[in-house]
Amino acid sequence: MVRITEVAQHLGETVRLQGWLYNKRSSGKLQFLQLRDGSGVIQCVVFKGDVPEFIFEEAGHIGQETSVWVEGTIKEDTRSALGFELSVSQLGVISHAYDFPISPKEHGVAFLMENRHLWLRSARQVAILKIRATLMKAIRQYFDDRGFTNVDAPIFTPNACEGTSNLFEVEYFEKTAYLTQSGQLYMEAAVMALGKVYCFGPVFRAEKSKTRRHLTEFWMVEPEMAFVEHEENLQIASELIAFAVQSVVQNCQAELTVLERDVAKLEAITLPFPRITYDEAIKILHHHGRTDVVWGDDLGGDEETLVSQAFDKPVIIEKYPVTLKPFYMKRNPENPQQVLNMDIIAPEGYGEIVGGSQREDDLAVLEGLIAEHGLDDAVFRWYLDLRTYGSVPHSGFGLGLERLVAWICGLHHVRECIPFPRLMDRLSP
RNA sequence: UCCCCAGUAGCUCAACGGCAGAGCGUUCGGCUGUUAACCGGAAUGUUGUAAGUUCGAAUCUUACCUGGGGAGCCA
Repeated sequence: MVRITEVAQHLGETVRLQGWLYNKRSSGKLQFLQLRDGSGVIQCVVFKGDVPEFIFEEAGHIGQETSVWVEGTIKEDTRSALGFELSVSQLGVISHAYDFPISPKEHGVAFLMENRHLWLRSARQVAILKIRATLMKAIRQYFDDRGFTNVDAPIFTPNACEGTSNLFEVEYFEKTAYLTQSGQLYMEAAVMALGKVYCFGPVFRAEKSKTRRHLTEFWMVEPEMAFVEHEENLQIASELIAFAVQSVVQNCQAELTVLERDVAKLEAITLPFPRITYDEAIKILHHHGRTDVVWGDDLGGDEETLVSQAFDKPVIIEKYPVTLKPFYMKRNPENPQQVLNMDIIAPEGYGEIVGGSQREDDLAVLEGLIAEHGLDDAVFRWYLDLRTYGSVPHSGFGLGLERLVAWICGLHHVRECIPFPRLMDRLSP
């Protein structure tokens, strides 16, 4: 059996293809069957004079998404979108499909989401899934090639990493457990064993957010590095993004074309990335008339977009006020009002894709911060152990996969960036 | 959680107080090169649910349900 991507190597040969009927047109004694097999789409031409009567008859009665096998000769033909087509000599139905609900016409979001399991078969969704897979592979390759060890963080956790309000509670025998919202604290433990680590898996946030940038279940890659301080942390995050984007540009030309993505904008994503401090971001906002934003305010979606519009690459915003960030971030020794953190904002209004920081590594300081934030000391005992036994400077960050996919694919909403999205009001299919 | 918008044929929508409609899809027929093909015939409805106003409600009012867009929060 031959896959559709490979047909160019079989020019003039008789081959057998298997797949699903994507669309069909006919013209008297000709039937044009668009066959897809997951690797591509090819036009199969059934000419009445070339096949037995019953095959021509059957070809005229198969519905969209019927699974079929076809045998025929691969021919070069410029009238076909692929440049090749299959001249059919034999055809058989594997399983009929009647009234497939998603026709090649426009549909509303609600209907498509309700039929997500079938929507995945469309050319756009196939392209997005392939780009997502390419990004995941590139991200893993980036870390694996640089001496990182992939370590898996637990999904059940006994407590909050960043806050208590946004966690999903689950019954855990006689106790309550929570679904993880970040693997970071566990990576901080693992990094003291392995030096450079990363985890890559789903995380869960019970935020009641209804925006184009939010999912309740999303995938995050979280590297953590020992002996790495703020400056290097920032460089690695930038390098990772540039590497992942260029990997898609090189390997996913066909998919980017299906999505009608402006590839020149992606090709321009090269190092170095622009870098500003939180203080400078506030100045940029004031310069654009947003005088309502004052120092100490967090930057929301609108503010991020406004700042990022000044640049055509991802922009790094660093050194936020301590009051805006979680307890574990290390303070800037040169200015205790600031933490050594960074957010990376994607261009074209896609928002924050990376958040990270150097971690506080001093036991006494960290104990003070936990108390200051009103957190339960006992819960963080094991985390404090990491500062008790051979603490070292270390840093890390988290990168949200779906937002990266949305930006690279040029999609309006993250719900198309994951096979089966979980949203505040949607748990199925 | 708050604010705004929308639910009519399988889908996308029209009808906006007076006969329930179109395109696509489906189905039947036509065409030897179609590119979301085209041409002709046919079938398809508890107008989201419940109540109210009215001679008369898809249309106006109220509540609820479902979905969409945005805010806050975040990756």
